[in-house]
Amino acid sequence: MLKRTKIAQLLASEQPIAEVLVKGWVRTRRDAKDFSFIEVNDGSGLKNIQIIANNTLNNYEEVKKITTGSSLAVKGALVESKGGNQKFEVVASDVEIYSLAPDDFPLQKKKHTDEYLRTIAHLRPRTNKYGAAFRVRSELSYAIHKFFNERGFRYVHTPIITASDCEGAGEMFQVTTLDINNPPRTKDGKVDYSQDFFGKEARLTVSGQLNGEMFACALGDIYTFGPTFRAENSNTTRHAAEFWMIEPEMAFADIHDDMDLAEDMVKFCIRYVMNTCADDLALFDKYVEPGLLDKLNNILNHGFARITYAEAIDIMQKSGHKFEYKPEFGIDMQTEHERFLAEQHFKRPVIVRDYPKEIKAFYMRLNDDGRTVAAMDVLVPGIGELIGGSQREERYDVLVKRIRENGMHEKDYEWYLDSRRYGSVPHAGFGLGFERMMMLVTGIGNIRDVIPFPRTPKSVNF
RNA sequence: UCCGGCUUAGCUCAGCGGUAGAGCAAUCGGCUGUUAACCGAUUGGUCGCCUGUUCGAAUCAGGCAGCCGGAGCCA
Repeated sequence: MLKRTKIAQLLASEQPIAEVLVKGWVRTRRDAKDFSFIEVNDGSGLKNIQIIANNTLNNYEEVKKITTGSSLAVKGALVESKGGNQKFEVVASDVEIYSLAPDDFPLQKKKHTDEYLRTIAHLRPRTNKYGAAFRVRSELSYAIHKFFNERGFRYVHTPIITASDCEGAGEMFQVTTLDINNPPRTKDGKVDYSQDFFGKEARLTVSGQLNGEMFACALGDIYTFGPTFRAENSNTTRHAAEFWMIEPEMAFADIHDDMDLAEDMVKFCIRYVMNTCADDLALFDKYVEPGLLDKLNNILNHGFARITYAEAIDIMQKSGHKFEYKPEFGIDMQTEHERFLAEQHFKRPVIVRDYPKEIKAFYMRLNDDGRTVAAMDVLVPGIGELIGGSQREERYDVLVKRIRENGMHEKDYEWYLDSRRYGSVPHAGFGLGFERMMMLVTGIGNIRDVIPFPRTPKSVNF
């Protein structure tokens, strides 16, 4: 029995092969005088293989009906192509048609807009651009695991359903089995969650960090990589309701170890994808973001700039640049500020650290100055905030004080506080939006186009 | 959520008060070792939805919805 060979493997062949079996989907068919050219793609790579289907095939009349989108199995010889655009092609000895696509197949042999392709997200991976994007997504995921695994980090599966709302940040999706049209009520008329599945209110996670910290304080270095949910009504090219987040956490580490890890990880992942997805990145460089490869090489070849928040404010104040929101110590950084620093001033990734405590989360470690915390954000040209992280507050008393300052209740964080009661250690970590790294690496400008089936406000299709 | 823009054939768009157009796709035919092939013909539309102005609305006004871009929130 002849086994199927993937097209990427055939095109990488050193020499012709007498008999091969190719399976895939038809991108286009062109008739010549006594034969037909069929371009087939099986998703193994960007490039198609050209099939020569001669009129001597016993089902040639059927072959001439093959349309874009049809599926085939082709047996034949891999030979050097007489045409100029490809090294090899397959001269078919047998063409088996699995299924002919009717003439309403939505993908035409032309460029479609991203907006249109989003309406057929179930078919768009069959296009060059989206096939490339999702191959890169797969390789980039693997790069993440490879990076952490090689450094001795353990992969921890933190829960997706949770009762705590982590940093109190962001709207959350509620998880319930109650009948929302007729929920049980307590005597005072409130919904009686004691009768809900978990016996209390439950939600989808916005971050695995607090759970991750517990495991870092046991296994040492850990990371999470999984889906995360935000019910924010955010309508931007950089936000989705469901996205994937990477959250490493290191015991016995400070803010500087954290920044080193972030920079190493970003560079490792970029380098990995440039090695494994060269064809796909070349397509993005040509059609999606001209200059992409130069940009990525620039990131690899330079250290990330590292400054404090106070220095960042100072740079902006002295820049003479006109900002809509005036840079002053104490303000939360606006998109325009982040873009200025990364794109205009440094022209490479910048890590800003030591933010005023008022604008950052309660768990970030208070610096000795008493007014800033050991938080760091990695700002990247074109993307903005790629990573947000911090050294965690390991001192029990300080942490409790910060919880109270933020109007939160320490009784909700008893299990979290245990890690500071029993063998507390300095530790640090960060969160990275996986889709944002996808956007950085591919040059694709909309988060909806780097997730297979995007979930955004008013949109849960497929 | 706020601000702005868009919504006309399968796709991309033009038309901007007088009753619907182009390119591409599709279909049919021709030509051809082609490269999103080429040439010719044909098919194809309650102009997002509702209300109003007008003799007459794709075109003007109001409302609604969806999409896109920017901002906020953040990853």
